[in-house]
Order: sequence, then C-alpha cells, then structure tokens
Amino acid sequence: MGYSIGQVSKKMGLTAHTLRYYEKEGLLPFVKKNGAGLRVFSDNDLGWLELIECLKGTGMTLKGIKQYIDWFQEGDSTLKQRLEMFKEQKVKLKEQMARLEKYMERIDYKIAYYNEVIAHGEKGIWDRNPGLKAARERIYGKRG
Amino acid sequence: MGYSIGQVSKKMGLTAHTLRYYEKEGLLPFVKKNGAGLRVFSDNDLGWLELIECLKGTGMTLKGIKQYIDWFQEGDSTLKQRLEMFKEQKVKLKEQMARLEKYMERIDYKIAYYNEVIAHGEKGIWDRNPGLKAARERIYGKRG
DNA sequence: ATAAACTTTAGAGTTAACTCGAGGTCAACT
DNA sequence: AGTTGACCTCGAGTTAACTCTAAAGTTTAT
Repeated sequence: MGYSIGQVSKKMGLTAHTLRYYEKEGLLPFVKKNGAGLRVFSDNDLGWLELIECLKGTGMTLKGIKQYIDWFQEGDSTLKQRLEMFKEQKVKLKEQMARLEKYMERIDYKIAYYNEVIAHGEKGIWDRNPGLKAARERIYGKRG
Repeated sequence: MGYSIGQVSKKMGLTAHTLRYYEKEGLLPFVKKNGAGLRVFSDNDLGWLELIECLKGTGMTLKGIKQYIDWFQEGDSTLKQRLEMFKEQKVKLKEQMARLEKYMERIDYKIAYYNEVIAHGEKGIWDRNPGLKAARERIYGKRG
C-alpha cells in the first residue's frame, strides 16, 4: 500500500534521483511523506507515473505534462482542456506510428541488403535479387 | 543535381544551422563545396539525410549514427557490424512500436473517459458505461 | 548496539542536440 | 555603386532532462 522511493525506482525503471526531480518539477503532487520525512508512494502515485511515462513516451515534454497535472488539480473547469490535450496527443501518436512504419521498411531493406552483400558480394546484386531492387526503388525512388 | 543548404533545409525540415552542425559532427562526409566555399548537396546526400532521420527517429544518437557512417567509410571489412547495427535497431524499433500501441490504448481510454465525464458528469460513470469500466481495468488493473 | 543500506536536501554539473550571433564573403538586382 | 539575401566560420549560449555530490538523518539486519 505504501512504497519507498527505492521500490518505486525499481518498479518503474527510473532512478530515485529522477523521481525526486519529477517531484520537484511538480509532476508528483500527491506523493506523501512519513513522519521522518521519507517519501511514501501509493498505488495512485504509480498510476500517475505510468501516465507520465505514456505522455513522455509519446513526445510530450515534462512541462507539457505538468500543464496537465495543473489542470487536473484545478478541477472540473479544465475538463475540456484535458480532453483536448489527449486528442492532440493521439494525433501526434498516430503520426509517430506512421513514421515508425516507414522507418521499419527502411531498416528491413537495409538488413536485406547487407545480408545479400555479405552472402554474395555487391557485384550483380540487383540482377541477382530483383525483390531487393524493387524494395530499394520503393523506398528511395530513383536515387539511393 | 546540386542543392544549396537553404533548399535542403526546406526539403528536410532542418535548419541550415542544424545541417552545418551535422556536418561538423561527421554525419555528412560526402557534402561537397563549390569554388566559393558554399555547400552543394547531391541527391546522394539527401539519401544520407533521410537515413539520419530514420536512425534518429528510431532512437539512435548522433554519435551512434556517426559510428555507422565511420563503418561505411571503412569499407567492406565492416559489413557485419553494419548489419548487426540495423538488426539491433530493428529490435528496438519493434519494442518502441509495441510501447506506442500500449500508449495509444491508454490515451484512447482517457479520451473516452473525458468525453463521458464532460457529457454526463463523473457520478455513476462506471454503472452507466460498463465498456469504459472494462477498458479501465484492462489498462490499470485493480487500482487507478 | 552498531554497521550497512537507504533516504533526505540543496545545489552544482553533465549531456545531447541544437540555436544563435557576430562579422565576413559573394552574386544578383536597382 | 549600393543594397539585398543567401551563404560562410567560429564560438558562445540555450534547453531539456537528467545526474551527481555532500553531509546528514533513518531503517534494517546481525
């Protein structure tokens, strides 16, 4: 029910330093301290950390995340802003996913290319492997 | 056949400053200069910039990208390293894509949640909308 | 009871990746 | 001839997000 900073550090894959830094930046306004001044994280705090991970992982800055947390703390008057923020984040995320698909194609091509060159040398590679040639042209256009 | 730094800047969405910075860091070893000392980018250079974008976009640092370019310039003796690098990058990219799918679920949930709260208030939300409740439990587990 | 392990704060330092500014060259218009 | 605009180099400055240190207090294990 209550976790030390070290336990949370392990669970979330963040250093204790980073957790304190996040708190200092206003990202963890709900974390309590016990009588001795040690932080005690609740399950709810872990939920916030997962949300922070999600937003950070989809390209939001800590400042943007803090904005959301501030809105949350302001209460119901900011519901629309918060919804809007997630909608924007979803658009960005979809773009990002599309970009990664493209990158994956390019990397797959590179892997196929290097496999081919390592196996049979560079000479005559396009005649030998028309599929690779097609992939190359799909990705790079005429040039390369 | 030859592009100025300004043209490349527009084409690639990078500032001229950034392009010069990349060159200084050893990421564009093939860019030529004309008699007046102005950079002249070729189509091949644009290809390199696209690869840089791809590797950067899949989480590689500029230092890592430079490593690849150095290997490339060393010639055939580094073919295996280069293949290995792309294979590793592919693994990371797959992980990243899986992470983004998770994040998308969470964001979709948040959007559904805020839509519901804005439309009908927070009271009785779980009874009113069992699908939302199920989504919530799928994403957050027991807590929230 | 005492050592080892963990946590605290405040503040300084680091890293990656830009980002900018000053001062200068050069070609093209007016 | 002068102005405009794009380009050059060099070096300094900025930003985000950590990352670390020191000195002190707390908890846990023997």
